[in-house]
Formats: sequence, structure tokens, C-alpha cells
Amino acid sequence: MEEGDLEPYVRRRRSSNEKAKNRLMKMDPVEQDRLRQCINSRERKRMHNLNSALDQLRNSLPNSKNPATKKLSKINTIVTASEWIVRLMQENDMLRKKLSDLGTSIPPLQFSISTMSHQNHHLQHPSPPFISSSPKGNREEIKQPKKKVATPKATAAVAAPPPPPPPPLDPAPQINAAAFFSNFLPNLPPNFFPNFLHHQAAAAVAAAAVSTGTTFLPQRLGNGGGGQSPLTLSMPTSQIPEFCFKDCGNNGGVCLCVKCLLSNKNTVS
DNA sequence: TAGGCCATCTGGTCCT
DNA sequence: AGGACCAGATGGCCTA
Repeated sequence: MEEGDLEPYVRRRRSSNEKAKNRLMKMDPVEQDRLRQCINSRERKRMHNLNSALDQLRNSLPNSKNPATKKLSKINTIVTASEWIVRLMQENDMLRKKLSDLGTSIPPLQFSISTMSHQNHHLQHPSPPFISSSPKGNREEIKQPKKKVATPKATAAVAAPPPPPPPPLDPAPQINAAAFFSNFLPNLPPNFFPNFLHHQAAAAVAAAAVSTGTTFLPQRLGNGGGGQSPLTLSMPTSQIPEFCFKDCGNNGGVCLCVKCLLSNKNTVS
């Protein structure tokens, strides 16, 4: 495309909108530029609001406060949050069932756009940097999707079947810490466990429990065969670190993270 | 250096 | 008419 093909304001026009085009072409270049900057500014604010909401969502996810974890990308934030919500709903259902079995009942939670909008009041009335200059106020709020003319892409989206309901949550088996270690590291030296900081061992077991779909049951480790005092696992699963222990320097160069354990990358010397 | 991620600009379309 | 929303294009930054 040559430089002459570009109009001062109306660029890359793909279809003709004669009214708008005529109106814009009546403007002088300075006025067109001012309008363009105004539109760009609004779009930036809109995207900043979107990112702000995305940051909130990211910070609501488990492990988000862990400085060792890398910041989730936008798409991963959405996907992870979606999966996390499903997980919470499953756990919620399970707990309700347990309550029901105990003869107690509580009313189901009710979610609605209106209550969520109330809780996200700050999105409709953002803090000063993102306050809309629009005389109509900020329209960036949670609301029902607007009706659009069916385009091929939109039609495909509507025609797509809804995702299958999540499978029922099976009662998770509980993992025994000592059994886990004896299964995956059968040739442990007699004094193996005492060589590890117990919170690392606890974290590794807990991480294994999560990755294998089992429930981490805090309990006492065995004595490791060396006549040492038993170790108490006390780390809640919410604090499971995601980083590899190889770098910690406290375990003799042996990594206890699940990934390394399962891939046999670690060696016990 | 390729690929992922992101911010920004931009034009088209819809909504109020 | 003006603003919101959307998606394509583009270039910068970072990392494996």
C-alpha cells in the first residue's frame, strides 16, 4: 500500500459507511486528529479497566501471593479462574452433601448479575485514574451480552454445544506420607528423612497428593528407618510451593518436587 | 531468533 | 450523535 492510499483519519476502511465517511471527511485534519486522540484515549481507559479487573481476578486465585510463582498471563488467568470456580463448586457440593448426611441443610447459594454488580461497585465507579469522562457515565459494568447481528463467527459460537457438566467429585483417597516416600523412593538411605527440612517433605507430599488427585492428610511421617524422631507434617495444602526444590540447597542436591520425583530425575546419593 | 504476551491504534458495528 | 464494544494490525519486550 502506498502512502497516498491512506486518508488522514479514515484508514483501512473495509466497507463503506457513507454517512460516517462523509461526516469525517468534512472535518479538517486537525479536528480529525483531535477526534482520533479522544477515541484512542477512551479505548486505553477501557482496556485499563479490563486489565484492572483481570488483576483482581488473578489476585483472587490461590498461590497468587507467592512471589516465587510467575504472573499468570491473561488467558491463563481466565482459564485457571474458570477451573478454580468449578473446583470450588464441586467442593461446595461435596460439603453440602456431608452436611445433608449429618441432617443439616443450608439454602443453596444464589448468584445473580445484580448481586455481582453490587459487589463490583468499584468497576462501575472506578478509582480516579480510570473514571470515565463520558457524560453518560462509565458503561464498563457486568451486564448481559448485547444482541449482535449474527456473523459467521458469532453463529459458530452460538451453535457450539455447551461444555459438559463437570464430573461428580469422587471421594478423594488419602495419601500416607511415609507410604508415598517408600513407593517413589524405595531405596532411601536410613537417615534420609532427617536430612530434609520437614516442611519441604511435607510440601512434596502435599504437592504429590494434589497432582495425583488424592487428599493430603497431615500426619506423622515414619521414622525413616534410622531410629530418628518422627516428623510432623503441618503444611496446609494451600501453601504448596510450585518451585523446584533443587535450588533450595538444603536437601543435598536431591529434588523432592513431584515433577522430579515422577520423572526420576533426582538421585539419592 | 522465533514465539508468546502485551499495549496501543484503528475502523466497523451496536447501543443509548 | 456519541460512546462502548469488538477484533485486526502492528510493534515492543521478554524468554527459551
